[in-house]
Amino acid sequence: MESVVVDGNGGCGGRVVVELSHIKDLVRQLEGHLGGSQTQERCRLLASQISSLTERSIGVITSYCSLDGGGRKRPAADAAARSPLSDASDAPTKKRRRTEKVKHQVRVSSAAGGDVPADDGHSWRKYGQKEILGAKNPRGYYRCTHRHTQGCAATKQVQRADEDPALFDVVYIGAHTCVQSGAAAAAVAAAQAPEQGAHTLLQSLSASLTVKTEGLAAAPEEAPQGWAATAPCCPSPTAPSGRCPAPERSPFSAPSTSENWGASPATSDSNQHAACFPPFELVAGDVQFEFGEVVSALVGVPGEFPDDFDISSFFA
DNA sequence: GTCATTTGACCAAG
DNA sequence: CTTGGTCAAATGAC
Repeated sequence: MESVVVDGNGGCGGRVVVELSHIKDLVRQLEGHLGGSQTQERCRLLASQISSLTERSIGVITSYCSLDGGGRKRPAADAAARSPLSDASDAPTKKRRRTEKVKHQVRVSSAAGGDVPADDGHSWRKYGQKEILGAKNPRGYYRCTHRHTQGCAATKQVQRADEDPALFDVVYIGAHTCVQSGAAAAAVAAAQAPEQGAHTLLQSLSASLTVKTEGLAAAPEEAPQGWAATAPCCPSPTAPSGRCPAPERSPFSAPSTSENWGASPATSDSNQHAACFPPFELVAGDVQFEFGEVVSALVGVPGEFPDDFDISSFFA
């Protein structure tokens, strides 16, 4: 898989990074043990996507941490953030520009060392590219593929980092309102043919996250504006458009229902598995949401969560 | 033929 | 006028 940037910032999500790396290793092991049957092929695909998502998580965390407290040194990103957002009214115009929308920015590694960022679970269609003043690399403009079919207004801007060609600055603008998620869909498909190996993986995965990410609630009081700290994106079928609250919690704060996360040991009870989501919150993007979906679907209870679990707030 | 990408032009904001 | 963001025709890939 592609490179992952991991800094040595142990005080800011470093442990999360370690654990996510562990998860990634587990997924690789799972992939290695899988055979070639059709059912297994599904799990193979799922494992691959989990791995991808995990890597993204690592990238997001390290991106956030590297920026926290250290000031922002992102010319292109600043330029994007600098752009004033106006036109808050919904008056329809032929060309709506600079619409007031939620924006959040992450830095991700390239996909397989290629020229595009790692897959984020959504399908995007490129609609423009622009040379940006002061930036070495052009910025690509993408919108959700389901813009026309489902009216999804989510867009993103992708720009290769000046200082490291292997990294991309991705600015997500607006939340997905479309009912689609590649990773989630694959997870649901896998859930329809669950496999013991997947269960085993999940158990390990859940335990790892649950236990070792505790104590990360200590987070910067104030995240850099324009970066992911407060930017919600809810690309979830279970989180309808416009329903994403604007949380003021820190990026790694535990959800209010954190007590529901940790106590579930490995058992065959799928509901208990579903309650094993990691007790940390990463607000930078939709990474964790998708990860949660994958985990939920894997254990055979797609879309089912504890009664007191508000998924939209969790991933907001 | 369909769909995604490329690319120059256009528009709004500063 | 400059710049960033979007549109839409042209082009390419499948």
